Amino acid sequence: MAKLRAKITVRLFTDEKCFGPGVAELLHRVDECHSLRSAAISMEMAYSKAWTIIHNMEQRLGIPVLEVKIGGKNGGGATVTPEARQILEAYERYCRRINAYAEGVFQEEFAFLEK
Amino acid sequence: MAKLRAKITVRLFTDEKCFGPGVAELLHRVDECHSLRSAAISMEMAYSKAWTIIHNMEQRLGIPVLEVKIGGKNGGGATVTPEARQILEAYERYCRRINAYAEGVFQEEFAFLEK
DNA sequence: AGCCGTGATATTTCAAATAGTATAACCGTA
DNA sequence: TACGGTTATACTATTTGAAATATCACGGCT
Repeated sequence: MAKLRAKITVRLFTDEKCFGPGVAELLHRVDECHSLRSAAISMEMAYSKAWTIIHNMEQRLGIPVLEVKIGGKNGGGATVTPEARQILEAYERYCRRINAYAEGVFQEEFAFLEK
Repeated sequence: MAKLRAKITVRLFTDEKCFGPGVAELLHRVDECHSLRSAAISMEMAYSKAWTIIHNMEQRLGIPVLEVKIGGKNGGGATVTPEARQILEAYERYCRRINAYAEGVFQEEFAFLEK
């Protein structure tokens, strides 16, 4: 049988989905670019979509995710708030630990495929 | 901040996705109904979609998933092959173990939210 | 022979997600 | 004052995926 592998997706919910791999990467890039627009472009995402994602997250979490400046030097920019960064980092640690654990379990549970 | 919880989705891949929560539930119900059509209906899924899912899984895994009888008593029916059942059960054990582990980790990593 | 409930497919219709476009406000800088 | 690059938001178009529909084959049952 064809070689099998597992992928694990972690999403955070309040009532509705508010955090997943997409947001995580987007926030990462905002950190690097200091701008939501360039972050979106760098991952080939429409700015309007990026903004909506962030907007939803803020609504659903009830915390500010981006600190924003409109106009001025470089036209403005955005940075990740400490509250949001804390969630982002917790999310990433959480994912890493789960994936690390899952790797071994996969070997155990799907060992029979090697026969 | 709003109460947060995590959902974990496990999918199996060869080259393409070939197994996830949807297939798992579908196979479960085939077990109960002894028919792909009634299984699909019981979970409010179109038969055509159910069939496509199974078909893809068979192509991508390279194993028969359903043993099928057309015509005859009750019009025919379908049962899950032993190979597919083995994967189904491994998948479910795998998911259970990951979710069990993840619960504790979630408490640890997101403890700061309780402050 | 005709009906019924099943599986096997292809085709068509519809809905939802995504992408793209447009416009306005903002404010350093030239 | 005009420009450039940003955020904010609404609106439209496109693409994707799911759902519904339409045939056909099969084989016990009546």
